[in-house]
Amino acid sequence: MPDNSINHYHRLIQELRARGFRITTPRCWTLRVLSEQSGHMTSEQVYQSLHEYDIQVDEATVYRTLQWLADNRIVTRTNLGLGADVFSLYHEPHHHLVCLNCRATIEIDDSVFADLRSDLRKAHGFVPQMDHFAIFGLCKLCQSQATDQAAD
Amino acid sequence: MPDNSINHYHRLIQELRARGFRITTPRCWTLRVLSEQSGHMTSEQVYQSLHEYDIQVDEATVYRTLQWLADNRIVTRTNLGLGADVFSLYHEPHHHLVCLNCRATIEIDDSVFADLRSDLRKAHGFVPQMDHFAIFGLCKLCQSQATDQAAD
DNA sequence: ATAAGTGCAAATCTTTTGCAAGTGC
DNA sequence: GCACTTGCAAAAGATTTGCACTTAT
Repeated sequence: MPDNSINHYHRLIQELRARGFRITTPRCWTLRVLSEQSGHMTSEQVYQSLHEYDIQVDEATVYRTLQWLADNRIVTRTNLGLGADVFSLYHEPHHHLVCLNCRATIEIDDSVFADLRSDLRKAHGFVPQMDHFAIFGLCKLCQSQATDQAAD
Repeated sequence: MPDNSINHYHRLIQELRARGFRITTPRCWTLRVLSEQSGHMTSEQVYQSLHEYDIQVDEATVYRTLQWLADNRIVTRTNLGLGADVFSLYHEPHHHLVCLNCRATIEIDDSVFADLRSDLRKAHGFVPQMDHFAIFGLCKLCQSQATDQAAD
């Protein structure tokens, strides 16, 4: 486990303890595997990872743990249109471009939403909680393929 | 059925026929109920509406029909975070602000995404297909309630 | 006539839940 | 000790699918 992952993981545990939450095996290890994978995991994937560490945790418990972490804003839960929701640590907000054709996902910075955020607030008094967003469309490559096909 | 709904409905049928698709009872009536309801319907709601017209169509067929309409870009399919996906006619692109607290949804114009669209294209060569989008957050009212509670 | 669409029933997949037993503090 | 968590099994909800039958063209 890389140093920064370990540190991040320990910081999270401390934070939960400080907030008065109980530290249990499923919670510890769920956070561990999420810290290692900088990416996004389905509940199923978290479950598999735990078992690779020989940590026997029930699948329902993984769901409950992830849901609980999401409720406490430790992780985000996102529907990337891939069937199951994906979960990831909620540190720096970031978002995804998902190609409808090849399913590639491009990670993008939160800053692209700065203007949109202030527009929505001004126009509708609405404060978006865009922690983790998925935008569907066509990636560069798949666009050119589409163009090629049209030219046939 | 208001005139504009009827017209829109007939136009859609013509378009499908022109594209060489078969016009069947489930397709006709699904488009009819979607035309009447300017809003968004779950598959279940479409199913119920059909039965209110005494049109006996199987629930699986409603799913297949809606999926087919979505594949052919006649309707959009969106996950508003309410359990079931919602479907609506794909005429003018529009989007939704969904309040995480009270579940109110505010319909917003597509124009708010104009800048975002061009940014994403410039920065990542990505062309978003944001036909029908859901942004979660807190509405004006629920924000002030949250503030009130914090003040208690 | 025939390819496409539908009804029916059952399966699949994701997620949630009730309850008894276990565990952190 | 006691409230909070978990395991287990089962349910719930959304959506898909296999297959024989029907229908639009």
